[in-house]
Amino acid sequence: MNNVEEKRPLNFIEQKIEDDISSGKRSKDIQLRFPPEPNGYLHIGHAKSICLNFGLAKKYNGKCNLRFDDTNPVKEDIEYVESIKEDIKWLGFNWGDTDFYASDYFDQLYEWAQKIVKKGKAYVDESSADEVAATRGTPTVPGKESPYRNRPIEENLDLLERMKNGEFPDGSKVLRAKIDMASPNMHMRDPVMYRIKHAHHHRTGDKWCIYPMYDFAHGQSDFIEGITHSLCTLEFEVHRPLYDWFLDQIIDEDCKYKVRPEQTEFARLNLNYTMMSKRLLLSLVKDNYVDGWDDPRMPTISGLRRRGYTPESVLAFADKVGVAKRENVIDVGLLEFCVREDLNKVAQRIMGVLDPIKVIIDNYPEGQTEELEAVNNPEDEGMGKRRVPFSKVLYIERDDFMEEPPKKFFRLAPGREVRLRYAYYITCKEDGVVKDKNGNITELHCTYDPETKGGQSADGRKVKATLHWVSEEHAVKAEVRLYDRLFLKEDPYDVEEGKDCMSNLNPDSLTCVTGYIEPFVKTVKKDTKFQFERLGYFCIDKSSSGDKLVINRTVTLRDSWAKISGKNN
RNA sequence: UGUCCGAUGGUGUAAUGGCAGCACUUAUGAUUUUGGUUCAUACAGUCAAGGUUCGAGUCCUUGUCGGACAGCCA
Repeated sequence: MNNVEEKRPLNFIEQKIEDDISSGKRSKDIQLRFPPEPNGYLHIGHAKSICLNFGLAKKYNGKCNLRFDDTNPVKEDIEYVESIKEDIKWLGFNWGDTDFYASDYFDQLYEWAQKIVKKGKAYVDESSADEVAATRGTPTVPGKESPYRNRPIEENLDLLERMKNGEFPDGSKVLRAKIDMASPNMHMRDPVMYRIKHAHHHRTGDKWCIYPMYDFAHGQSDFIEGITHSLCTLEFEVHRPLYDWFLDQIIDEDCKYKVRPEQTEFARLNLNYTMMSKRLLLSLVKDNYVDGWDDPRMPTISGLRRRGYTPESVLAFADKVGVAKRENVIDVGLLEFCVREDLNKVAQRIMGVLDPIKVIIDNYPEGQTEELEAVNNPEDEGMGKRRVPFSKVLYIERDDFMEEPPKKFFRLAPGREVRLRYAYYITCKEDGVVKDKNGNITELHCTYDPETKGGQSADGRKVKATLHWVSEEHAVKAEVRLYDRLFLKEDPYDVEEGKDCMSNLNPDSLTCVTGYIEPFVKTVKKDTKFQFERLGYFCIDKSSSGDKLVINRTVTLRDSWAKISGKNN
């Protein structure tokens, strides 16, 4: 059980599993499940749950099922099923040979419903939804019993059958459990088990027109699949007595399923500045605020993937946030740390200039080109080297030059010598700044020292800065999409209630610029992660094709100059 | 004026009655052909009051604060 490499202390769920095994309550065959409803794309919050469930299965040599909780056909779609599978695979988990679906259990569920009716523990209620709501009471006021509550069993059975057969319109009747209308727990006040929905289901088609509610489907689905530990988020805590009540009703000696599941709750993931509700994400997509579910600004797994996050970084994040029962709001900075940490190890270094200023090396021969050697990753020699073309006219980043540099600015300025990475030392001429009629700098005239080829001087003199650059003639143009750190202007957890989230979108969340990139970018594989030195981590967007190159910025580098100079981003 | 759950640095998470630790963030310094990385150092915490105990973050009592629950959603 204890792997030596695992230094992290046990979380409370791991602790529980180990206790359950050592006390003999459970065998060593641990069975978990990840149970998404296919009504939207998975997001980073689901990633936590996926890592938890599949991670636990891996750690304890158990299994983890993928089960679609598809009990509400009007919200669900096959598109979501497919995307969910793809996202889980991308994270590196597999659920064996079978996909499970709550809808596969509809027959069994119906049989159990009949059984509960026969025990006199459920009844068909003909009250309207409004009447049911009105008689349920409030958390502090007991509810009132329905006039249909004491209907004879035979009549209930008949009505239930006719509900199933489609004799009644939507909303006209429900099957309710007969528990306790005065229970302090609202969920025990005769909860609805089945409702009538004449709707097409993405898997069962038109076979059913009554569909089980979550509470009547989830625990039983766990039971059917032999789930030992059923993990869910905190808001289901108050459902647990009901979860257990339904199991109590259906479990007896004749029951062919033997393993009784147990629900354990943990706190969901919240990220500041990030909206995580499926409802809101769906409206961003439907109302075209974003490109789709995989828009790189979305906190969806597919969005993170398209933005250039690696599965390893998401896994590391899920591990670092931990698992506990208290509400939490994680700083997005932690997620960014995780992605930088991984990308720093694996990203291909490339030079690129996003806001160019032209540099002319006056003493470099016209028409001459030479290829200089550059390392692909200073942290990993195994990633090899490449050659970068150099010529008389170059681009450097506009930020890398200041006509009147403040004290702590180390980069290029009139009369100052700096290094062009892998190339030469250059010095900006005192009178080398060329401006247009508006006063904007258009060109810098510089000289280079031929003795410094490769970036080292023979006489050992030092420069305080190294600049990245591209050769104008050789550079590849690309559309570069700069995603701001924040998709939202304000932290939704700080925003007062009722505030419209759509008006909270950060107007600078996406900026498109034309970048100039060294030609090596043309030769890399499409899913390569790379780093434009000093500018951040990038990846090639899926919309690139032919000569059109579109590049997403995954995340910026930590930028200590920005702090010194007070600049953002 | 209900039931359930929770409370440890700015954030997240450990400490199973026995030295309050780790990570992120922040700050400072060293190294550096990326103002990146790496390394070092520093700042900073047990919600409150009482009780049990040789000893309490941990157990008990009371209080305070926060969250969940009133869908024929999951």
